[in-house]
Amino acid sequence: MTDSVGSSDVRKKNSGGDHVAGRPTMRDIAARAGVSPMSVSRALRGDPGVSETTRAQVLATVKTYGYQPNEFARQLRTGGPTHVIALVLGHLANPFYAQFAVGVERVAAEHGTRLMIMSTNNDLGNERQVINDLRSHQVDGVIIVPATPDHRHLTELGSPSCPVVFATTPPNGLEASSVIVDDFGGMQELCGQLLSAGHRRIGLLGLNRAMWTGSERFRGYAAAHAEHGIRVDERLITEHAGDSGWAQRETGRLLRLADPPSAVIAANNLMTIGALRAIRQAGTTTVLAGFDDIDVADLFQVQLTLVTFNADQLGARSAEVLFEQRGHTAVRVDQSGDADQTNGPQVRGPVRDVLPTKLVSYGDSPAH
Amino acid sequence: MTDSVGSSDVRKKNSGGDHVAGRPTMRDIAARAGVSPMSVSRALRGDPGVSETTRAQVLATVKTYGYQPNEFARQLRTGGPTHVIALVLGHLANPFYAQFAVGVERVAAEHGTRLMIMSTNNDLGNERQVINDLRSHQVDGVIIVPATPDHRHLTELGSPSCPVVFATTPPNGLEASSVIVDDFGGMQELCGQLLSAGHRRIGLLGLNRAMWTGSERFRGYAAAHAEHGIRVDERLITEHAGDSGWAQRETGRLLRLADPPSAVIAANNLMTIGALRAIRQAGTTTVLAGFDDIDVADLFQVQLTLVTFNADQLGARSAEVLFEQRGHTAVRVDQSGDADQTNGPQVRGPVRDVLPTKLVSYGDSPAH
DNA sequence: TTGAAAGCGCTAACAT
DNA sequence: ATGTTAGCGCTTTCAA
Repeated sequence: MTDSVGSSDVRKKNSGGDHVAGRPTMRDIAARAGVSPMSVSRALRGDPGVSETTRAQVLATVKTYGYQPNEFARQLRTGGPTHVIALVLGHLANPFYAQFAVGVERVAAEHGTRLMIMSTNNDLGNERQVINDLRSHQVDGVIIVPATPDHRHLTELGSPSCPVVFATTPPNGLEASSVIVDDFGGMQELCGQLLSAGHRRIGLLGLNRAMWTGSERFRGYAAAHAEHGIRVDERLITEHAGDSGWAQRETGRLLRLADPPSAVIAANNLMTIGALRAIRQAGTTTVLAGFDDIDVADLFQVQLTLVTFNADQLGARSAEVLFEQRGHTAVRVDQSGDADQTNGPQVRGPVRDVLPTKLVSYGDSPAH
Repeated sequence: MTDSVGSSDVRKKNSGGDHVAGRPTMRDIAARAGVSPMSVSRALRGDPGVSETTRAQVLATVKTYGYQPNEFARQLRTGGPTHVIALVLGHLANPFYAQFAVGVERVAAEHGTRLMIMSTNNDLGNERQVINDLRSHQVDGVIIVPATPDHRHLTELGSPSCPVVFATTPPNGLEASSVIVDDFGGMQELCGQLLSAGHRRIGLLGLNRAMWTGSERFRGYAAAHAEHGIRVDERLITEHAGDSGWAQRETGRLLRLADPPSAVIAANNLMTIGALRAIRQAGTTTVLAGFDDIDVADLFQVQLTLVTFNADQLGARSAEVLFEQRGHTAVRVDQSGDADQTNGPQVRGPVRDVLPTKLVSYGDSPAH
């Protein structure tokens, strides 16, 4: 007499109970507690329509068998949220993304929501596939750090029941909220500081300019030069996807120029690392600066100025915006049944947040 | 004449179509394609029982409306997998965990499965809650990096339909597969190298010894001392959760002892960072060594030996083991209907993999 | 080759 | 306060 729950020996259509025990269902609990499934449902959801006696009885049974309601069956019936959101990003191994994800997850948890993380390895094909997959999984929303400037495949998201928030890059060709960083201002300030310190030839290890961050950070570099009335030598400017190996090679090349730069700016954290390796290898006194914080930069024992911003906060804010969107665009149809275009819930346009950056200097002294 | 799909104006019980468009359902597609939902279902799953004509017609309609089947409705009906697994870990911001997660996600993707990441912040209470949540979300399996040695709350997982794999720490008090690192051997080798180099007083910034990794790494430290016939000075041994701030303070304290250690071993990556800061601050020539790789260690400009292992591979292997478990413990009842205990699929015991470690020396020279 | 019926686990709407 | 019925989106089974 195995008294295990989950075998649903409670009159089930398919033959009598020789299958392996799956998870217990609400009916199992109901049978064990001697009540109807509805009472179990009500008790679990805190519905007032159950007597204290019944509720206690049900909860005890639930505890005994370690029953957990099937969130998706519930969602299917109610049309409510699944309490899962998705985060689509390039590569979790980059400390910036990891920190970003931490912020997202914390806010999600505050909203009783879990996080599905999907890496694209910055490949558009992967991103497309991931997006499709996402929709099958009924997520409540998506936070995306786009891999490319092509966002056409993202138009299928963004329904009121599944809003999208763009992080680090604004949407291109569609309406959606975004939380980005002051890429332009940060780079302008950094580059301006180097120019003020007397540097006249500043190498730029840039990100692909087809991408928002790449183009903005380049604009900042160019604007600073313009302010100082200095013409940019195109040969000092390079662009790439942004990995450290490439940055190291490219920096090496710059340093071997007949007229090498006296300073180099790397447009992201990984490239800063690569550039530092190259400079060490070359043994030059080239001044290094970069975009993105590096939390062990103080240990590099080198003069290094970084444009920093709070990646955790960027993630947290993105998640907050996502939940705000869900809240405000909630489907609501008034009694009369006609689609009111005037007095409905405030149609809030997409949010477009910009986080400030801060220059931080590590090492012997600030770069001036 | 809005010809939008998703409003299910296809004879639906609740009044005729004034609700906002949700996602299109299979019935919507069926209606648009002029076939029954079953034909859509068959066409989408590649079931042979549909004519080419019908299939083409259906797939075209599906494409037109960007329809994606509801994975969870499917799962509910078939009892099949949800194609989502969960990864429960301490804190994604630690590069080790991030790299680990990357490995897990890659293998999961190879199995058409997505990853839900849940951070516990190394808190048992959080871990418990996360585990419960997990079960509601019908994940196909769980990879867990336990926050504490208390695994009692994990017994509810581990059914054949939702196996668990323990990573970095073997299960305590339950049967489950695990993929861990040779903590003992790695630390023994590292410590032995320092002892061979002549160090007689080696500080240990240890992890909490109640935890597997903490205790194993300590054992390695002790074993190396025993091998060299050197008695350990207990005052050089400390233990903690393993953050860099604490390690920095504690290292500072060790260095200020009347008889300070000539070398310090940090039991994880974050503590290595903290210890280095303290040594730099103190200006001593204390030799530093640590457990876990640090990918920018070459930039620290210090003699540093690390016990390394491939975190990505650790994650990948954990995921592989998870999928193996699912495969082999798949519910299978033969035609005759009797539970065969002898000729069924091989009842594979839990896997218990141990990944090797490798000593890597950064900086001027190896520590000997 | 196609469709109709039933039901996965759950809950809204209606009984009682 | 409790139970019954029906159906969320899908697929298995069975009938045509």
